[in-house]
Amino acid sequence: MNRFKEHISRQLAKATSLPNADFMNTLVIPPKDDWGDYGWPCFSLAKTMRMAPPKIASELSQKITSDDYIENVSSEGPYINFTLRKNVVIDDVCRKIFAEAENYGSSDLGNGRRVILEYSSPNIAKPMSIGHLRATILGAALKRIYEYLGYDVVSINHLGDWGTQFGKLVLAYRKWADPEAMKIDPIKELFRIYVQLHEEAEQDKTLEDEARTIFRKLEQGDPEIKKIWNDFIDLSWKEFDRIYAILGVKFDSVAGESFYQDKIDDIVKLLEDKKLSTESQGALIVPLDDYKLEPLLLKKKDGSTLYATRDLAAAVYRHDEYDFDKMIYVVGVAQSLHFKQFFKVLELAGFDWVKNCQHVDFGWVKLGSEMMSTRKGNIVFVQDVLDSSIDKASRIMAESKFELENAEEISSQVGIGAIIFANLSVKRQTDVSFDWEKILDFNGYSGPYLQYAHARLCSVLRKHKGEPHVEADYGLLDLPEEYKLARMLLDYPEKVADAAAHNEPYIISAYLLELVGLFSTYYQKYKSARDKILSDDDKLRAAKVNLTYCIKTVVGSGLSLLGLKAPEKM
RNA sequence: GCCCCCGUAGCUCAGUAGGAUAGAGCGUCGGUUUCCUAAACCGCAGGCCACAGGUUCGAAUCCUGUCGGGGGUACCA
Repeated sequence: MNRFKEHISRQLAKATSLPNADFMNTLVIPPKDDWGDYGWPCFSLAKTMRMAPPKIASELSQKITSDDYIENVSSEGPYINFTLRKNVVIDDVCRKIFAEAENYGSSDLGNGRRVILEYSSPNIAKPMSIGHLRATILGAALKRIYEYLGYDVVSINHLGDWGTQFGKLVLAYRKWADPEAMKIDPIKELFRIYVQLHEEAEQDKTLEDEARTIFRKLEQGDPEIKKIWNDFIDLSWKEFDRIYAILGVKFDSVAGESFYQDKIDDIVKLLEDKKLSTESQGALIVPLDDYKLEPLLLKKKDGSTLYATRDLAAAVYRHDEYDFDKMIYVVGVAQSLHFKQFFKVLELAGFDWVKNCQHVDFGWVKLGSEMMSTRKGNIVFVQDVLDSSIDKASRIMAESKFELENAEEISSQVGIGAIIFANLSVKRQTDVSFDWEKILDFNGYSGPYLQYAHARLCSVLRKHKGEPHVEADYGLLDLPEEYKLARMLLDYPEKVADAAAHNEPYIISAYLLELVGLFSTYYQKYKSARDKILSDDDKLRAAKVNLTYCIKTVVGSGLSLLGLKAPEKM
């Protein structure tokens, strides 16, 4: 992937006479820049060579000579360090980026293999929570990353549109819904009565039974209940459509839980035939004691289904329908046990493709130190978050010295960018506290920081006038930051692949922050007529402009993978 | 009770298929705009990587235990 690393690995293989050893993945980055670009620790050879690591490093460094790529080989204690020819690296990476432009970093790694990505999956008749927002942003980023790597991605929104919660909602709706409030803001009114139901159910346990009865009737097709349910779905879509449009998220399929209703019997029967299910306390379960797991519940004692049943039916259906190579569920960490149980049952049922299914979990979004809970009513509304952020961006923009004709569009891009980036800048398993001040802080390492740097890159290129052309004397670029920037650009394809391998878009986020931070330093450090990017030396200027163009290209590519717009002015 | 995750700077987080001196941002303090966008940049300060053992050439990273926090654990999703 990185021809310089490949080259060094080959040299090491030759020098050690170990053609099959994996040097590629054991190369490290020396802690000091002037020690070299890559280093290799020699400890692993100490036993077989019966020699002290520093001695090995020293001998190997003399065996490997400089060549077209390698400028110098040295040893530093037990490490053998390689310094690359700087002009070759810069020349190489710039030409590659010019050739591939906005496709730099993409590949055919996936080779058309099909990946199913399930994400977002909000609940009908409830306001979309920040947790669902995180799932949506994360899933959408993964979809773009996998596609960039040549996978055939099918994104599925597994809508929470079925289950006992609808019994509760219909019950609460009949009891307390205010028709006026339902006209003004139906989702908030439904949310209000849903919370009320949970509060009253604490005192009055019969409410839960009533709710279960209503859901059972819904499952049996009661027309009146079904109509209310359908109305709820329509109301919800008005909100979802708006949010998805703002975020630029689309799905290939929106088969919700209810979609699998007529496919449940088959899977239940299959599990019965395979003698996997059994009756217990009136419910139908699959015992998993042998695997140290809690049993998976297929049916409640009243015969109605549970989400695990629907997940089983969904998985089988999707395999038949899409013949996937891999299926990824982007769902919160709270459901880890559920996925373990449900994957285990698929395995026991003989579906060996379950080994290609993966729960890609993510941490909680907490409100202060509290868990957000729709039932308890302590949640933050996605719409409010997006609106506040856009508003903040437009206030900052109003103070800008730039007069932008499309200021509204840009503040929207920046405000939304801040929210998206806040969700993608930490490892997905990390819990995050929702903090208004932080999420609306556009200073420091944030989405707007990246977008701002991109705008500045564009601004320089605009002032240069004339299109950058690949031919330039890159050897003229002799500032240390210029070489470091080129080195970082070289790493981009590897970072994209890593992000997919770990299902961690933050790998790209962290990379972009580092790249852009380095550029900002470079940009502000060199201001003299000769050293600045738009240098008064034409030849030097051509090379600097080209490097700038390459950085802009990579930043633009990374931002679009994450789902942020990259405005050219802001 | 059992299972899973987490504990790194005042705060929020990186660094964990073991590698050379543990890094950012925010916050504090102090600098930088007749100069390619100051939503920026530079500098100062800030650490017993929860604690105790172990594994080995080497541990923030792997193992065991303790303490602390969170989540899950049969008719919610």
